[in-house]
Amino acid sequence: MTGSGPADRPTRSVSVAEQLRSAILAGTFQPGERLREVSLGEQLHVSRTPVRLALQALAGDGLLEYAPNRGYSVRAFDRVAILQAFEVRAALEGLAARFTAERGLDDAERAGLERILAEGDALLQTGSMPEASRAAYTRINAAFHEALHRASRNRMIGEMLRISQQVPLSSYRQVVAFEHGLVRRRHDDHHRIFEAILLRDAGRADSLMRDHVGSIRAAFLGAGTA
Amino acid sequence: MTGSGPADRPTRSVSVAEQLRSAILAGTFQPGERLREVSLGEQLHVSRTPVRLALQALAGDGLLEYAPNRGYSVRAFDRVAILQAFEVRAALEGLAARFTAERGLDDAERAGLERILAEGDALLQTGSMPEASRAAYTRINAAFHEALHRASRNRMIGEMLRISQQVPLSSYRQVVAFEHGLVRRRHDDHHRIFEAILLRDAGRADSLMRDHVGSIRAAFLGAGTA
DNA sequence: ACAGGTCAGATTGCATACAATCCGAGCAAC
DNA sequence: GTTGCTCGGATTGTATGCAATCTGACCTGT
Repeated sequence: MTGSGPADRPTRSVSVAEQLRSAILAGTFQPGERLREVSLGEQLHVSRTPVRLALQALAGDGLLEYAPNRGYSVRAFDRVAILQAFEVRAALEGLAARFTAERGLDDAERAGLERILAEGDALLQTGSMPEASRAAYTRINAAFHEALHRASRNRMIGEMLRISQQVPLSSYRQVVAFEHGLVRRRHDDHHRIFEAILLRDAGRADSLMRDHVGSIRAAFLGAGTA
Repeated sequence: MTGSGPADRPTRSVSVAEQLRSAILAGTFQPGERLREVSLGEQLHVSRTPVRLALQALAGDGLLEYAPNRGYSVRAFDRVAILQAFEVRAALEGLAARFTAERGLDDAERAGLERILAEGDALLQTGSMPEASRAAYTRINAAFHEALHRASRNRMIGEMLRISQQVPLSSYRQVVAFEHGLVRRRHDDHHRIFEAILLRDAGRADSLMRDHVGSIRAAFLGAGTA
């Protein structure tokens, strides 16, 4: 939808925004750290103009704070804010699952989800979760959720879920995600959610999805106290 | 919260963004209409630079579409998108009411909400709804909902609700809102929601709020078919 | 020592010039 | 008539210079 023609090469502003977004989510900057336009521009070899636009975009996504004449600084996400983001995400993902179940999947959506689930099955077949497979499962997990967001055919939900994931807990999440049999448990959740959607059981799809996200939240909570 | 010191006079970019936002929500532009930077700059007596930042900000709020090298255009909200926005809003407002009920109100929050409800009572006491009172009730209504969003103490919900209301249905909504006894009905909803929160009945607060928003959606739906 | 004022460097805000890209009119070839 | 090309105005993307504002160090007077 968004990226279509071969000609729309990303502009410098967009490219800078993506690089900064990754850096922020990866924890490259201190929470509250001020981002100076000239310094960023020098590092990325562009002028202040695209940097400014990128900063504005990231502030719109809630990753940065802005104060007039004082510039942009990295937003500090405390434990409470992260837990709140999980709560919101659970509600919205549940809603997306509900809408998808109510409407039903077309052939392409169904095939896409089945393929993603099969990839996960294959990855988990060995019974172990080597370091190398973590990135692969992270990708599969994201693909499953994003496919569902699209299948809900509700653009606003998609936008809001995108924002709810702009929270720098990725490092935490990954630590949590791969312990014990949690990955298998989460993958089973995906299967059950998919089945509920196939059966057009909207209430169950919603409930399963909320519980799914809730269990990730719980894992985060447990890991944080350790 | 945001505006604190007397010195942070709004910058041109922010001011332009606010003016454009109002104009878009008021329906000044055609859906899909392209917004050209120079033309807007001339109308508002600023250069392209602040206009560009404003456009970027509005695109982040979902009011505009952006394509590289092709600029910004007013996003077209069809009937379906507006109904979807109501559905998402209902879920989020319900969640905000739930969290508020779970946590409970402090004295200031309680007093603020009571004052807002009393203002609504006074306005509705006459039994009629003259044209002049419409703006006043619109303000009171917004104040009630925003106070609840703040009271939920969940920043992400607040941000998302802000976005969910950046949908140009205001004209529709107002037409719908003031017919018959609908305003009184909605004000009664507010009282019930407030009571449920005072009683710390989270499930009821959630359910009432979702139904409240749902009834506004239904009114919009009915008005649109006429 | 301390309060307050002043000034200079640093940083953001804005305007403008130039480069890159888009897009449609007009034309040429078939 | 249609297809494809070229070209030029229009529009966006980027860089840069200057103005406005902030920030902190320093100084001065009490």
